[in-house]
Parts: sequence; C-alpha cells; structure tokens
Amino acid sequence: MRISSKGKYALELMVYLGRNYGKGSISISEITGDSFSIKYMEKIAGLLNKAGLIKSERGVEGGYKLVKDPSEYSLFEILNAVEDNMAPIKCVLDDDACKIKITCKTYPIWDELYEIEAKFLKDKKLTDIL
Amino acid sequence: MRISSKGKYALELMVYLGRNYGKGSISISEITGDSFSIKYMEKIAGLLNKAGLIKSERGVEGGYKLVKDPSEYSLFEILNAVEDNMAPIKCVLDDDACKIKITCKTYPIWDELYEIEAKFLKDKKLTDIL
DNA sequence: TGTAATTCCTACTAAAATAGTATAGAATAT
DNA sequence: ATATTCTATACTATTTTAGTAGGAATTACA
Repeated sequence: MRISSKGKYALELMVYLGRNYGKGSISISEITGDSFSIKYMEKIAGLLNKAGLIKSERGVEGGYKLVKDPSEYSLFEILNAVEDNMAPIKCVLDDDACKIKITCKTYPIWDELYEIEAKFLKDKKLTDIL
Repeated sequence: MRISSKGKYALELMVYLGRNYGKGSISISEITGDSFSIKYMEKIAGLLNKAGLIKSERGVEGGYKLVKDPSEYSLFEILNAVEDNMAPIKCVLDDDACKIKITCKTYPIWDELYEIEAKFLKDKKLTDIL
C-alpha cells in the first residue's frame, strides 16, 4: 500500500477539521496557509466531499466541516476516498499486468498483506491522531 | 508499501530456485521461458546476487542457485533486495517531500503501518509459497 | 582452440503515474 | 455590487516504472 501525497494531505486536512469540529465551516486557505497550494488542496477536499466524508458551504464564511464525530472516521475510509488504488500490487486487480510463465504463487501474499494493512487503517480513528 | 513488478518477479524467481534447491544452477532462460523478457529478469537476478541472496555461475551450464535453505529466506529480505523504497510513503525518508504548514500528525501512522507490513513479510518464509 | 551458452554491465527509452498549475464559473454573506 | 469561497475541467512538468538494447566477460564442452 503506497500512500500518495493526496492521501497524506487528505489526512492532514481531516485532522485540521477534526480539531475544529463544532466550530462551523473552515476554508481551504485557512488550512493550507501560504505555504501550500490552495488549488491542490481544493481538489483533495472535493474528493472527500464527493465521498460524503465532509460537507461544503460556498461563499463568504464558507468552507468545509466534518459530517460526523471525529471518532467515527477510520483512516481507511479517508485514504480510500482519495487514493486510486490501495492494493499493494497492481496485478491483484489487473491480471494482464503479469507476463511470467510460471504459475504465480504470490497472489495470496499480496491479498493477505492488503488485509492486514486495511485492518490497521480501519481500526485507527481520526481521533487517534488529533 | 507498494510492490513493483521487480519485487513480484524477484519473488517468482526465488520460488523457482526454491523448487529446484539442490539441483545445481538454473538459468534465467529456463525460469522465464519464452513468455517473458530474459533481459529484465537478468537485471533482477543481478540485484539478488549483489545482495548475496543467490549465487551465480557464468558460462554454459551456468545460472543461479540459492545460498541457503528456502526456509531461511524471509519475503522481506527478498523484496528489500530489489525494491527502492519499502516505506508506505515517501516523506518518511525525505522531509522535503512535505510542504504543508500545519504540524504533521501523520508520521507515526506511516511508521506503524510500515512496521506491521515489515513484520508480516519477515515472518513469511520462501517455503510458505513453494 | 573455437563456439555456444550464460551472466554482467551500462545506457537508453516509451509509457504511466504523480503532483501539481491554470482558468473560468457558480454560490453566498455582507 | 463585491469579495470570498467552493466547483469543474483541462493542462503540464517531473518522476517513476517497466522494460529494451548492445555488447563484454566467463565457462563447459566438442
């Protein structure tokens, strides 16, 4: 399981919203400050919004807020909302990715590895990193 | 932890050598057959050789063989020999990869995730997939 | 001694993924 | 009205991945 910058920033964003839970909408520019691309973070927020993990409000005083208590978010659902592929290896989802002739004995390993990773991330809650 | 095709093929190669343990040197062309690039597998075998996991012999009747019993190889050491970066996220090894201003609370998660992945792969032995 | 089979070495390249950037539009509080 | 904020889509530069290519060095064997 490789975590891209999208996943990392999504988690940072959720942490920020979690810390301000109950305080109304928080804008992207407040979250990123000047040191990071607002545009990129907007895109990430859009993905979380589409996945139903956060709620948006447009206009002045607008922004994003959590839709449930921080303790109810698993890190898995947050990362899964923005990452394209959480599997440790492509061929788990795409058989054509493998050309070797000998019978592949490694699939079960990748499956099991993925299960372990997913369990860890499902057990970890947003509150664990606030 | 993302497994690249290099890692996957390295493991396939080790499985083949493991099945033929004690039978002398096995050539790359025997392992790959006609359906896969001999050149690419040569490169992978070279990495495993440099890491000391296998032993090579040149010339006619040459090839590669394991240097210890298949039960003594963990999947971790095999993958680690060919993968550039086993960490789940770049910034664990490269602080410059992160530009966001707010204090990062996610590092411990990636570290812990990596430890879990590594433990799983260290406990799994080559014999488990022969 | 010649030849075929094999590893070894280094450079190159095409395709895909990643990490953003850019532009314009829509909604809303004041 | 206006400034602020999200929304949508297209574009681009960089990095990574997954090989390919050519040839040199080594060795068994006829």
